[in-house]
Amino acid sequence: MDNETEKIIFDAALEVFQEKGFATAKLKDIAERANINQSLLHYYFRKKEVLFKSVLKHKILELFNELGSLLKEKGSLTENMDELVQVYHNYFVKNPNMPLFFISELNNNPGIIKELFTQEEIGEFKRKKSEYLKNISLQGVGDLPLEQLIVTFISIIVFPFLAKETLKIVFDQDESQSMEFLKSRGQFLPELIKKILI
Amino acid sequence: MDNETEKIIFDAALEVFQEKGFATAKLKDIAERANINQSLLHYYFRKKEVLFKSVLKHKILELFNELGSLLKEKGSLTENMDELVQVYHNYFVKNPNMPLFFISELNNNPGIIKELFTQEEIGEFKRKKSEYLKNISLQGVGDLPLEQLIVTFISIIVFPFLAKETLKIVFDQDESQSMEFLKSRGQFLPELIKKILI
DNA sequence: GTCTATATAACGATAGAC
DNA sequence: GTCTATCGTTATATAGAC
Repeated sequence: MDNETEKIIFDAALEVFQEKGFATAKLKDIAERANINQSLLHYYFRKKEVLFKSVLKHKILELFNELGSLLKEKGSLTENMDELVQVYHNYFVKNPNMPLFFISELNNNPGIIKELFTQEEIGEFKRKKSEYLKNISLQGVGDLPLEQLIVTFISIIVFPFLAKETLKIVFDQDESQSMEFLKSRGQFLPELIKKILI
Repeated sequence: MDNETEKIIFDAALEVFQEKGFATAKLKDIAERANINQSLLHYYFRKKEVLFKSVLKHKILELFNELGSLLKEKGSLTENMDELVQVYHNYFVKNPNMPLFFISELNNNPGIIKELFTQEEIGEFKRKKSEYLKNISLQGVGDLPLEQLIVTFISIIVFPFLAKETLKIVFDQDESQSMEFLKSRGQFLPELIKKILI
């Protein structure tokens, strides 16, 4: 991001797209959030779609860098599960809108990953993934199927952020109570995982 | 639904809104799916918003009838957790798009519940909820916080449906492999819950 | 680079013939 | 009830002055 205005626009777009998604977010909203003229959006990013893809790609890479580096350092997932879960959880505390944004947009446009990344980048991702999986399976986790276990861990970490607004209604929480609930879940998760892995 | 055409429109709207959400779904899509003229949508439902609310309310009530009746019959949740989880899971196998539809729309419009239901209906829901909660807390589930446990159970059931498209990408699944994964999770869940509740 | 003015297209919604 | 034609609005995008 070599330009100042471009960065301001990008940051505003980051917020608005995450809050509203591609279809609901309006260029007008982004321009107002950035405090710039709407036509500047086109000067820097040409089209709404380009701006959106730029934002989405940035968020995907951010997630990978934040979490992938941890996976690389640790030899075994099962040994360091608590720490791993904490890092994930803390990331989502700081980015509460990110999970729903991510899942919704991938749902609306399943092919978008191939538009955002080259074949080499996707290949590199797959290579890393199978490397991690090999590590995990060597450790063994009892008689539970590995893929189901992985999905389970992602579920218990991510779902409360995804369903934040729904849970607020079901449990009669206001915004601060909801944030408190999500934060305190960070303490709860290690206990829970201990029970599952035994 | 007293009219034939109205029913056809409603069913088409049910599908399209669930697949795309309110903002992304177009009246054109719904009319084409229903094989009717677009202006008929207005004749029967006046506005897109009315049609959408009609669909959303129907899905919420469907979920309540399917699952609430079970909660009413059973004395204790912990005793019948396996069966309860199976009923939930099977419901979502039949309605895989429903969770993301529901959570996205509630996220986009948190006040919509108050527009769909009367104060009496909402009060009745809260009354039932605290009744169930009383039942559960009497049983006791060790030292784990109750609300966190409830959210955990919902997480491990619902998240895989929410993140269906994302998981397809991460685990390299095609559509039929994804459905197989979701179905087989029904067998996995009781084992998992046993571990958590011990 | 930034602005105003305007073109273009999509979409929701309505009017009116049948 | 169902259709065609069309309106009004909003959103994206472009042209051109500065």
